Amino acid sequence: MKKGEKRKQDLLKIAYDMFLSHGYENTSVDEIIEKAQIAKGTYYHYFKSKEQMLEEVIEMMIEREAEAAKQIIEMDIPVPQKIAGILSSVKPAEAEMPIEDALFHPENALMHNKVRKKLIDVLTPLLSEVVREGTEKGIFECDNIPERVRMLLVISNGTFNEGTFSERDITVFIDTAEKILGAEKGTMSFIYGLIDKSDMETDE
Amino acid sequence: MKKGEKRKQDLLKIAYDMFLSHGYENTSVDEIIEKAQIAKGTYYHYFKSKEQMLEEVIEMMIEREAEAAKQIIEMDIPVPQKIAGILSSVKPAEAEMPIEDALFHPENALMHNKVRKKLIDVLTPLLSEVVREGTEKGIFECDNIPERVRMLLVISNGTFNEGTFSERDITVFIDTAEKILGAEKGTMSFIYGLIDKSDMETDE
Amino acid sequence: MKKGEKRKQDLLKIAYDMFLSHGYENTSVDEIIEKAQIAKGTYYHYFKSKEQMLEEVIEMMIEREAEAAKQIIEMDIPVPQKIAGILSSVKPAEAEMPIEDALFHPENALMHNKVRKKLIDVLTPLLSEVVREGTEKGIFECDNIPERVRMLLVISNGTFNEGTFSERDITVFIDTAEKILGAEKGTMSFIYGLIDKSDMETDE
Amino acid sequence: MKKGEKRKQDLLKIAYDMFLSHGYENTSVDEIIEKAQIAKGTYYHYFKSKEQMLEEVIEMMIEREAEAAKQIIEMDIPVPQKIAGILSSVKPAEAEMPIEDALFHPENALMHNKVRKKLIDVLTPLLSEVVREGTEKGIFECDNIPERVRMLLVISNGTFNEGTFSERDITVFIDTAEKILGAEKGTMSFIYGLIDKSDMETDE
DNA sequence: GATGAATGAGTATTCATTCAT
DNA sequence: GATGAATGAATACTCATTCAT
Repeated sequence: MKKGEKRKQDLLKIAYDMFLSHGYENTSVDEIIEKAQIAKGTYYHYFKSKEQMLEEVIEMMIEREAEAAKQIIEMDIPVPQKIAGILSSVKPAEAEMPIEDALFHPENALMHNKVRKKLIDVLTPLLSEVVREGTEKGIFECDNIPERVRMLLVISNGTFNEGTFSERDITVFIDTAEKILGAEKGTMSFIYGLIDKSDMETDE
Repeated sequence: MKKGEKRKQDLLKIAYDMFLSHGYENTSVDEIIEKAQIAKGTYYHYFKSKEQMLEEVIEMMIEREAEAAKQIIEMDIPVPQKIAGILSSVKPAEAEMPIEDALFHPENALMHNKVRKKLIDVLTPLLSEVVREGTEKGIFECDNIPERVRMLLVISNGTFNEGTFSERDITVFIDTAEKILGAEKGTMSFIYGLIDKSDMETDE
Repeated sequence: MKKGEKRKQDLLKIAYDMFLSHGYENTSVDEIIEKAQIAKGTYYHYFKSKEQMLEEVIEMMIEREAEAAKQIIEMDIPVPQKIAGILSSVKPAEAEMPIEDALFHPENALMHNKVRKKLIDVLTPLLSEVVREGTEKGIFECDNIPERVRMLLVISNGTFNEGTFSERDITVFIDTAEKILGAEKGTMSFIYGLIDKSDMETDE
Repeated sequence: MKKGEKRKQDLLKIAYDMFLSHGYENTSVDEIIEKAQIAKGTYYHYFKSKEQMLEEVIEMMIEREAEAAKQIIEMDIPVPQKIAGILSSVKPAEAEMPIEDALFHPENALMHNKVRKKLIDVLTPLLSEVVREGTEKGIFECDNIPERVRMLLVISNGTFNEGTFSERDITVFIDTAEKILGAEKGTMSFIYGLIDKSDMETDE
């Protein structure tokens, strides 16, 4: 890695944190270079514009998520577990929560949207492969796999990533997932234990 | 309606158009008052801030959509038709497309997100009522109706409102909808004819 | 005159001085507002852009010059004197010299050029009228008056407004002017006394 | 010519083109080195500053023009033809027009002015020599030759180099030229055929 | 109710130049 | 000779908001 490349990565990491915690629009180039302790010119030496930097930051995030998904796929675990693992990677991992939480603040709408869309695009083929594996093993029975997978990702994202959700949401999600993939009832129920319930509403 | 109230409504309508066509962030107060032919002071006489105006604009949009949904509910048509009608109101009606199209440009992310979320919140109870009616008539068979309904809205929005979709997406959507609500196969297949296929990819 | 109009005139006057003494490109908006003791926003309340302000400043200069020329035309003096008077208004009046001098620094090229061109365009018809008066009185004898007048203005400007000139330049200019207009030798020789010789090189 | 010298000439040529087509002020060092495929440091190895480079570019242009003038002088053609040839070299040759055209855009004011002034300074003695040759042959009859010559150059430049001109402008120019140099009527009328009339307005 | 002059902190971006390697 | 990372002052312009009239 060249000298300049290293610094660029550092800059991306700094911006990544700042974009997440304050939103892209609310993070000024001045603030970034101040935190990075570099000159204005240095910033523009590495990035053509602030927007181009955003693209690179997003790419970086997507790559991370995709990488995690690929690792799950290669693990020696039952197919349903793989699916659950990847589905939960659409939503921020528990560990990262504090920072990623910012992704749902309205000020992050732009970045949030871009990431969500791209992430679904990237994960769909990976997850489809897993589902196909499942159909071969007789665990699932369905056609139009990529469309079904995309739908699962959309549901997972739309249900668990936007504000709060209830225990019933999980139950319904599991039921729906099984039906969408043509699995036997109960196949995916273990998912219940995986959901980060810190965001969950308690029934009143 | 008082004279002042009338003017406020006009302002909201103007802002609504501008927010949609250029995005909230890219529409300045200056541009709004220029189009409305009023003075700066007048604007701030009616709205505490630009953000407050956004809230009112969004409220206005939601009310419209909710109103449309209520009318559908009261129509004398089969339950599945009602559901399809409301589901398709999550997505812009064909007629409005040109203007609402702007809703999916990244620059509208903020407004788009706010509207989407609120709309789902507003439509969920309305649609739930319809579904319950369906269960009583034996058309559907399911529990946790509000959660299931919300999931349908999330899917509909996530599938048909974000860029392009294919014929298979519709097929899978119909299949999933039937399963989520516990309907017999074919119950909802008429939906296929309702989808605005101008956004649809053709299979190659 | 409205309140705002007065302030705009003040701003133009301030900018006029600064553009002349430091050049348009070298005068920043910051410097202008600092000198005018107004806020950034106030500046842009009156002028759409810095360039638009330049246009207005130039217009202001042109109007001044044209006004002076018109006054000369209406004076009750011999025609040749009128011509000499207007010709010398292409070049800065002696009194204004210290400030206008800046017009010939390279940094003022842009403004200088714009002013020169427009001034010639504005003065040509005025001066043409005077020359026509002269032909009627038998002082001049020539056709294509506007073209000849423009040529005189071009010469006057090109000779006396760009750096230094010698006594001989004046002599030749007078001779040429007489010939261009078809005047008798000596008709215009009084011009010699009008030229501001502070810019004149001494013969060595 | 050393290797380094060659590269410098290439750089000058690239800059020359860029300055002409976009203006000196609007051409950044970054753009120059990008086009020249060299590094920042290399640029500053050859030129102390951007301004110094401009001087060298201008010098280059002047030398070209002067060289052309000298060749005309040494040609075996009548004196009036020589004069016409040199006069027309103050203005861009037809062939070069497309590129030099940029010289009259306001953004090029600085460079335009510098070139014009220097060119007149350089051509004055050359043309004066030719005129003196003419007086010896009895074609012209005048004193103060350098001043008269300079005036001709000023007129030629001011009339034909700044935007458009009409047929009458040419007629008047020829008449004036003859009178300035003390030539017989008709001596210079052949000039009419030399003017690039693509810039000429048509009489209506 | 209505006006519009005034504010000033904030923004992204440019660019000629330096210098250690 | 040649590189390109680093600099940082400078720039024009935006915009939501206030307030005296």
